[in-house]
Amino acid sequence: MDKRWIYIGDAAKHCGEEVEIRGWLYNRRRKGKLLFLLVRDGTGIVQCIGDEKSLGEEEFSELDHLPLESSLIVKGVLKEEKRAPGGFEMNLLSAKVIHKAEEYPIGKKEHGIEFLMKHRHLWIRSKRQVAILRVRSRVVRSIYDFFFERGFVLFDAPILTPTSCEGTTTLFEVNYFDDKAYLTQSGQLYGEAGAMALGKIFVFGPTFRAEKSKTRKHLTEFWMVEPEVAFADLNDMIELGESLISHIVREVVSNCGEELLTLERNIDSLRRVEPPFPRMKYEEVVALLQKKGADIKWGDDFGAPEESMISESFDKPVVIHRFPKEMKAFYMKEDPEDSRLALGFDVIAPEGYGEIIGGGQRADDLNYILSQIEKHNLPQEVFKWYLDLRRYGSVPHSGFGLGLERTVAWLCGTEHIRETIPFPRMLYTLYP
RNA sequence: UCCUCGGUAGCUCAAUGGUAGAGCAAGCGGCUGUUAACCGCAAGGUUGGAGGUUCGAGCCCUCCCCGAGGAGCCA
Repeated sequence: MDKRWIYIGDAAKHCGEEVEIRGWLYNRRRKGKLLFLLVRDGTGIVQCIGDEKSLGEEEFSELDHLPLESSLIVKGVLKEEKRAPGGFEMNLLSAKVIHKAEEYPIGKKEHGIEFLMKHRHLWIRSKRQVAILRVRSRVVRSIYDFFFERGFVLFDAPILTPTSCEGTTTLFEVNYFDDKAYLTQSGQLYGEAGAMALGKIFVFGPTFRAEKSKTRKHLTEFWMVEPEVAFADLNDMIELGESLISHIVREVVSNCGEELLTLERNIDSLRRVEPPFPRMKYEEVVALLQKKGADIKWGDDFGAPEESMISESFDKPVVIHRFPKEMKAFYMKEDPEDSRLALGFDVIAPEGYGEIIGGGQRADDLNYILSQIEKHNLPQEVFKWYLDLRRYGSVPHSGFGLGLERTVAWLCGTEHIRETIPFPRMLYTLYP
């Protein structure tokens, strides 16, 4: 594209030049015969100054009454200006209104969350939401970079599936011609087939869970990246998970400085995130929690308060591994050194943002899996294709899933996960 | 699904059982360096819905609807 107009994000490169900017009116103020327009274009906000003399009485008056979020094309000379928000300012030569907006519902003062969620399609224009969505985009990019640089192959798992992956969680059911289908709640089983075909793969896409969860950490539609590696063991996966998280954090810290500033995110705590992370066996965590006074015993899962207690004890993400078998899915490999345990691991994010990774080594023995399917009361027929993977060249293999939105929530320091995806889907929230 | 809190002007919130009010936005006017600008004027209401108690209900009672926070489950 030619340079018919510039983006505010590139303002520094065009200081002193006469340029054109295309965007929307973010805010305006008037001081007598001086007009201050804040124009945003998605890459930033620039203050434009017009006076009645150079704009003419008619244009000045039109701009003075222009509703917020009207679209416009402004032309003028860019200069550095300490008094202007963003550090740059444009002396207006002309301002052409493309569309005069109706009265904009989102005002400059605070709004309640119900109102904002109903106007999510407009809310995403505000400064803070733009920053979060830019961080999300950078996190996604850093995930692709990480796996492609390491020779992984992107392997797309289906979204419509004949059945559940784990059987326990609630599924969204959809009509599939004369049959029923379900929205995927994990690409993992398909990822395992991919790893047997391509060696090391990653699945990256949306997943769906019809859980009636109503917390700041849950969405019914969320994105997950799930690597799966043939011949890798639990330890390899923990190391891969540590590297992935560290890579994401480094990329965000070095490329999203402006956004993190807007979000008032403390960057020092993010800079500390380098491998190795603290690692604890499940039983060690139970002992730690008991010492801290939690009412928990071997065999219990960690609830939200326990998770917070764990993350408060460290200033990095924490790896917890070797959980009781009963707590984990049927496809987990048993610990050869302790048959009560499964070779699974979780990574708990710092500052109470919860579990961001869950994974482990997969069971590779056909008879063991068959016994686990029976134990978990799952229908064997639907796993027929999956069991084939243990019939034709079964190998040790491992993988994990990293939740995108929880990771973004942690990096941005957001109060609630609903702000980390453009249009969140939650219990009772399907609009807009 | 359970527990707790809430629903009053377009928005954010006030209002001992006794005349429904403020700030912001929108409208009009003033101001040549504003920073969620400021100042002035005027306007804005079926108090979520249905029923009940009372001389009198935004407020008390019953049911319903909607939302938020938390729990369990999970990424």
